[in-house]
Amino acid sequence: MQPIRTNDPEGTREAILDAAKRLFVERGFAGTSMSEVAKLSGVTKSLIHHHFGSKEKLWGEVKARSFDEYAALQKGMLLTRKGGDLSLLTDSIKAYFDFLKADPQLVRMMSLMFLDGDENCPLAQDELIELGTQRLREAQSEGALRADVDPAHVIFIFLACALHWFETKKVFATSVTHKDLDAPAADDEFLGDFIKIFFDGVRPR
Amino acid sequence: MQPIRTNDPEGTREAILDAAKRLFVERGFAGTSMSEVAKLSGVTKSLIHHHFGSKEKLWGEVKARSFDEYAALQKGMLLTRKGGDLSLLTDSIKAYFDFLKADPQLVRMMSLMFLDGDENCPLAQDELIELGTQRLREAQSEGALRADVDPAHVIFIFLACALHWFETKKVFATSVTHKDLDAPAADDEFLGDFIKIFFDGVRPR
DNA sequence: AAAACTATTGACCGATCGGCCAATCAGTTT
DNA sequence: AAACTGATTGGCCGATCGGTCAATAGTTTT
Repeated sequence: MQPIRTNDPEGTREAILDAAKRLFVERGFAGTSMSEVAKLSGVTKSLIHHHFGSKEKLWGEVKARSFDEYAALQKGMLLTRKGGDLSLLTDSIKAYFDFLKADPQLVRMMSLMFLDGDENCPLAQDELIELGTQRLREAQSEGALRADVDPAHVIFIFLACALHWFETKKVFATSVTHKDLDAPAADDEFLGDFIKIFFDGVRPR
Repeated sequence: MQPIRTNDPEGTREAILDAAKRLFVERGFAGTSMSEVAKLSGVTKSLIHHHFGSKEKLWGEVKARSFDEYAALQKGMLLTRKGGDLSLLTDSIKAYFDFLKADPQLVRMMSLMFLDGDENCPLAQDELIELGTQRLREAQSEGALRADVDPAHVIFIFLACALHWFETKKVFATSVTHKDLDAPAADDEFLGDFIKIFFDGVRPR
């Protein structure tokens, strides 16, 4: 076959990145072959090497994209204006939770980055965490948040529960909640219970 | 070289399983080759196939072992006798937390099993969770635990925070807590804050 | 219009993959 | 003592791995 010009190399790059992300997320880095990425994206292996150089670099670009996506999400949550009233955080937390629910690929990608111990992964970014701790420190001095805990730990607890829920709910929901497996209601019920416990536990005393 | 009789096939099996566990945990299933397992365990590839049949079956045995280890741990925590006083749970929680801290391999193995969506992974075991929810339901009827939340969610929140802490603390601690990276004190400080928030949030009201 | 550039292909490379097989030898059974 | 069983080895297999390279053909630059 002759080489066909798409006249849209950027579009080709995107197609490759999409296919790579899907496969990497499903099967992991080592579990994915360049041939599979090539087949799924409809181009040849050689072209992928032309655009990205190596499998590792492709993986790096895929991770960087997912990181940007996640960073925007988390930043959005932590930036929300909450004047003295901590319960205003509820909406941002719900939004964050719903976003993770709607994007399972993102959740799996986070798990993979944690396993890699990637320095670029969200929790490792000072900027992302500092953002939230500053807000919470204000809340502490305003008396809206209990002052005897480290704000970073408060953020961590929420992030851990949200991420871990979507990482494991597939396997958790089947055994514990005896409702429908695919029930989206299960998500909301967990979020509700978490908010109850979290905000009561975090209240100044 | 002539085949050397160890006269201890069980010991050989163990050596293979240990090496396999170490490599699988470090690099994942697809990222580990049989040759590497063979080299690390000091036997030949062929012998591994003789004992375990295939790479998948070896992986299965490694997972099963880790599952048993973890199940015993979680069962131990959930079984602890707590007569009406919920705070007695603190000791079991600390023990569970310390155990995870002492066994990083186990934590990574859990992450891998979650990613696999393995049906055998602990959260999926009705027995393990039912055990805890029954206890917590007793606590609810005794008025020791708030009654407006699902006991399964209470357990989940604790497990999520403990597991996620050790999954991500390597990368989390470097950016947020400006103390020593290897500080074991960071673990205790997080556990302390978590217990404060968790038990206050979970108190009957 | 000639030259340079680049997106794209198919053929090919050595290395490594998981796995198989025959041979060897120690211990056990007959 | 002969036969059998099972632990262990090294050699080998076809398939696939990530990656390279020359060729081709549109596009842009000169």
